[in-house]
Amino acid sequence: MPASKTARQRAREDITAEILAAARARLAEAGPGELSLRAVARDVGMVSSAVYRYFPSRNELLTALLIAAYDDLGEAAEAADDAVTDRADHLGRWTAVCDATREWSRAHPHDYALLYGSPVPGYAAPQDTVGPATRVIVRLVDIIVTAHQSGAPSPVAPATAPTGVERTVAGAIEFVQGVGIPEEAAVPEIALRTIMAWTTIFGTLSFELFGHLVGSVSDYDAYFDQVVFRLAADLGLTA
Amino acid sequence: MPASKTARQRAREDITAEILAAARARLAEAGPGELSLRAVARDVGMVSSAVYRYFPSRNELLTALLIAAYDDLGEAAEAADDAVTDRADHLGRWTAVCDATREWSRAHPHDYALLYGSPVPGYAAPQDTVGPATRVIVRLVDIIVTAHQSGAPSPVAPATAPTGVERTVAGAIEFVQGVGIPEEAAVPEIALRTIMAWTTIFGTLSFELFGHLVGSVSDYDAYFDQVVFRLAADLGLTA
DNA sequence: ATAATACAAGAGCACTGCTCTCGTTTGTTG
DNA sequence: CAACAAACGAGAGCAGTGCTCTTGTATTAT
Repeated sequence: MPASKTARQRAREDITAEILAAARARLAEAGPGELSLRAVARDVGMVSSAVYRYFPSRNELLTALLIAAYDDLGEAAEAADDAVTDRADHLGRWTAVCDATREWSRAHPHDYALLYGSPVPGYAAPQDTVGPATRVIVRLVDIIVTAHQSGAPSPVAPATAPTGVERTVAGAIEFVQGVGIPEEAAVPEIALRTIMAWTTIFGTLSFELFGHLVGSVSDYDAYFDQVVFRLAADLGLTA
Repeated sequence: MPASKTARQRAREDITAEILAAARARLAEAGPGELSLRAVARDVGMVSSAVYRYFPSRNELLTALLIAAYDDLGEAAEAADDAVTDRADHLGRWTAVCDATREWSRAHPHDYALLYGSPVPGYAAPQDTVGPATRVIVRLVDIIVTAHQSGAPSPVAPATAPTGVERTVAGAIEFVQGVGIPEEAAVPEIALRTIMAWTTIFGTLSFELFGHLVGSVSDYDAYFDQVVFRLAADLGLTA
């Protein structure tokens, strides 16, 4: 009977969530590699071996944290986009998503490091994580595609650029066509600039959060604004 | 007598280097957080406590590794730049440094993660590391400044961009002026685009090495070429 | 009611960073 | 040259880690 769960099932879900929450809290005080399963167990009032009833290993716990964090970030980005009432204001949507991404990252630096920092050694993110992981870029792609369908000018490659752009971003083109983007909208130069912009956004956040911009950038808020604006401009999005 | 070192001093330097080498080798099989001081000690035929005669803590060892890796990368980048015979070929120099950076990163992914991945928790990189850490960006800045002094067109901000660019990159402007760049060459828009390009390069490498481009980019070599070329173009560097 | 299963607890293993103590070696000074 | 101080390597030990195995109990299904 799937309608009424047994007491044990409910308890299991509750405790699983409780462990996850405790682990996420612990993550804020240490890195993924330092996440102590025993400490998490203590926080929820269990002995360490009992946690293994819920997560077969520390890596499985990390995977669950990874998915939760990706979803949290994706939700924040999507909510920010959805909050833009003028759906034709592509630059506004772009800025909203970028700003929300940065806000979330600054509010959850340890989750950010888990997602976009060094991968935990000896741990390969399983397939379950790719869905949640793509939510931000999917939304960014949607904004860009919509803008160009509405007449935004396509970026042009530098005259002397190497040939064969479409070959380098074949995966991305295939992806957007898979979600129903018409073939003529899948312009390689747009795809390339989109991936570049996406990379720059997260590169900027990594540099900011990991301290590589100390001494170069004086006002992180204003700097990010400038970057986001130029990325949009490079993509043909204007106010 | 500083000329002839005592046997103990020489031994100390040798053993210190030996420990460092062993640690670096170990780093290739685990992450910074998993670097086992005991394992390193075993590799050099010591007992763990003896290592503490040379490095007061595991973090100090990490710092030494950090500096060594930064210097290694910086040296590779500088050598690639120096190898460009036509010093007026600014795009060639730019490409050489970027390519060398990527080559080094792909050859030393664990060192790269140490430098540009998540910072090791509870560990703040000391001041000693900032010098070696800036070698790549210093060389990139040199190329860009030289190019613009030779007449490369300065990038222009989008018409509707937020004002106050110079305020966001004040640190960078101050820095280039400190190394003898004349005031008129310290154009804020150039500085901003330089930091953006720098961020994009390492953002691209992080995304590539950490697996975030899987599915989007089909040919990493060719993609990086395209990115580097566009970054140069955005900065006014042309063939 | 009985049998199967899930569970929490504890002991234990091999490992970690780090500290302390112990003799020994090396370098400096009188 | 002798005496002292500093540096050194080795070992034991502490508190912590991930994880496994066993044991007794509570819950579920038959």
